[in-house]
Amino acid sequence: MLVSEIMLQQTPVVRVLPVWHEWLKRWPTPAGLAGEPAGEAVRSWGRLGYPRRALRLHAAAVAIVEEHGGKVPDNYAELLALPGVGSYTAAAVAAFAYGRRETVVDTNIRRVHARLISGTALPAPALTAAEMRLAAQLLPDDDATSVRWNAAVMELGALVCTARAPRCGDCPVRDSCAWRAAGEPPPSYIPKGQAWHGTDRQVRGAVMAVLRVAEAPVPAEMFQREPADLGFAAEGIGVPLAALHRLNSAPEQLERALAGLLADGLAVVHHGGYRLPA
DNA sequence: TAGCCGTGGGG
DNA sequence: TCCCCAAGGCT
Repeated sequence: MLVSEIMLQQTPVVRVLPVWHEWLKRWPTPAGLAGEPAGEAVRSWGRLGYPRRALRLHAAAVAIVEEHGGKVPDNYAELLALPGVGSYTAAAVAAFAYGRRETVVDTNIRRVHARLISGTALPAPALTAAEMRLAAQLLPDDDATSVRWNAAVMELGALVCTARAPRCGDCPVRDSCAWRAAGEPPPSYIPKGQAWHGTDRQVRGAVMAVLRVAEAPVPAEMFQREPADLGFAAEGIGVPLAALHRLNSAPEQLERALAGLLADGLAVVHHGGYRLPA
């Protein structure tokens, strides 16, 4: 449950499933993961995105072994203290893995509440205290029902009350929807999209793709050069290296991306080259 | 707290 | 094709 929830942060379930199966097969217990280098977690993360999550999940496994006897904690406060576990993930694991009554609030639940109760097309740009109060107020009193409630509202948001094109015709509660009753008013603000092309994030992603497949430390100059000129030196990493080169990013941007990866612990320098952390 | 952090499928 | 955005967390 903990592994899946962290993988599911900002990532569609269809992309998570195969990786999640691999992880549980390879590391069926926290101790198994904690016993391997963090870089193995990052490598096995594949292309799920936000690879810092892999690093934090590994760190969480270490903390679980060292501070919780190798068993994932069963309460919100101790879960929240784990690396990479925020309010949503702590509540979700306590509720769905341990049957506890927790106020689970994710993007789906926020959107359902915004429409059904508040009558707005979208929830606020950032999670508010009012939203948490509303969710807590709506939560059924007994443990078992509250768990079902959290799962049900989340599923309603994920499958029916979707962000882009809500399927109101299939909605079991459309007759009590405040947004629908109000004539489906448009959002009061335009969500600002995240820039991608030409950003450091794009370069970081391309660099990580190289490091994931590299079997030896990659010298900094290799990131700057045309892969075709590298010959045998680019053995095995030619494809992601070519993709990085295609970005045609400025040298200072590449420097910044590499420095950022080092600062985040996603890469380390070893024998004069970059590689995944040990 | 607003900005940052990956990736790829669907509208 | 382009763009939105998906079971967030951290600083």
